Amino acid sequence: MAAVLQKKIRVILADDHPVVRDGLAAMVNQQPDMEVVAEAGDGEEAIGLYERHKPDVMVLDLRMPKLDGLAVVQRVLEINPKARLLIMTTYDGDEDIFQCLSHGAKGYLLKDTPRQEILSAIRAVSEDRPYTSSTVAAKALQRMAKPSLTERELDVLELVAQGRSNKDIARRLSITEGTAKTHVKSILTKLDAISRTEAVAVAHKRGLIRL
Amino acid sequence: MAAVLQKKIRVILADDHPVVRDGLAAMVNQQPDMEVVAEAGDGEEAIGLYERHKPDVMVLDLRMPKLDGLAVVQRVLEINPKARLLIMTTYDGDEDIFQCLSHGAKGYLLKDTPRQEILSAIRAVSEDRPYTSSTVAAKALQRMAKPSLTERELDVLELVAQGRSNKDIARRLSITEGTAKTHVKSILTKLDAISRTEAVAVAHKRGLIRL
DNA sequence: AGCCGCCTCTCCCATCTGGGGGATGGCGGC
DNA sequence: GCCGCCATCCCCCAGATGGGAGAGGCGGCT
Repeated sequence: MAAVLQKKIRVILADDHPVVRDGLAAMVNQQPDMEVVAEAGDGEEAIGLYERHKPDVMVLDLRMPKLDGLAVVQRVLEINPKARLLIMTTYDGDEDIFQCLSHGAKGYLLKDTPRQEILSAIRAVSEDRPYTSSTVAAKALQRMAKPSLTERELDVLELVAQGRSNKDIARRLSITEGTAKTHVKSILTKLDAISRTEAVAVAHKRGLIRL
Repeated sequence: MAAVLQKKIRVILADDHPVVRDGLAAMVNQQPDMEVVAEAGDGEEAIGLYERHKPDVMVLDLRMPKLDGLAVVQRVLEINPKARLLIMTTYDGDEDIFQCLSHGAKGYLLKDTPRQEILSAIRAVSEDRPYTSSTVAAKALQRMAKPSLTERELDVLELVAQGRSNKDIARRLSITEGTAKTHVKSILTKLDAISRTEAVAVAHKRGLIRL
């Protein structure tokens, strides 16, 4: 019990739900070895607070107003490549997980994770050790075996998901209907779907698109 | 400051995210006029705890394991038609809102609601006064103007959302492909969509289907 | 009993969609 | 430079989809 002299782990929380921030803050501040130094309600705020406080760990929600969690990961790591970022979200699509981890987030947690595990994750990340549950890690690995969509295909996919016809998609992207069809066909192949509606279902499950 | 003698508002929290429960519990227990008497992590537990504790207010998440929030609303109100239930969720589709309120929930909150408003809502509901933000109320009203889907149409819609073909849907529901098409057509009409994929997009936005 | 909504099935037909090819120019990496 | 990936465009064609209209049976509500 001697060394409370040790520096506490300084944590920033970024989540657009006040309730979640409160819950996390309460949990963290109850621990003798960590403390919350700031809270952000959106992505821009998170970046600003990161620069101001240079915390040991920042816990990030994926879906936030203004700038989403992935964008925050990218920006913060540009500023400080050693930043320790822990994603905490409800979304378990393999694309989200893969993107965050491959862009340098140190951990990825789901919001239904038990208290103790959340705290363990924060401690692990603060020591620069990656933290990922086996389920989440498995998804990231799954994702690696799957073909990626190109930028253009993602543009098309988004419109497909809105229920647009090929003709409509072509008009909006200023390309031929034939070209739109080509993109759609390649999306179907990559997502291993038979119809556009199935493609949307698959894409949604994987976290390729946000509705 | 005299009367702390007044009975506190007894609250049960039901949410499958430990973090959210913690956050709410912390908020509620800090108030002099309310206290958390139990917490549930899924729908079944929520019903059991309701019967055991008969709280003044139960705060319910919509999407929970085993039994979702709407089902809990229905069961609890069968047990005690005067139960005071407050929905607290991230889903703002008009169907969810409409269903919960029309089944007798006293309030509907979104998780990004500020602390103070959450507490006001709990107080309002505890006094049997309905609580609904104007945005949420507006959606419930919007929904009333829209045609409802029949049971069968919802069955079909779910399969459509999974990307099934008419033929496949027919097989799974043991009906003719023609009948499946008829249902799909009527879904398209009711949802004001041109294609099945658009229908899925609309249905998802409205909260008619869960992916 | 009579009416109405729902589920079921049927037929027709224009259009969209998806699968199979193939071809071009551009752009970046090796 | 050459290669590979990407975006763009093109062809053909079978099958799925969506729009329109009708009709019988069944259960609930009046």
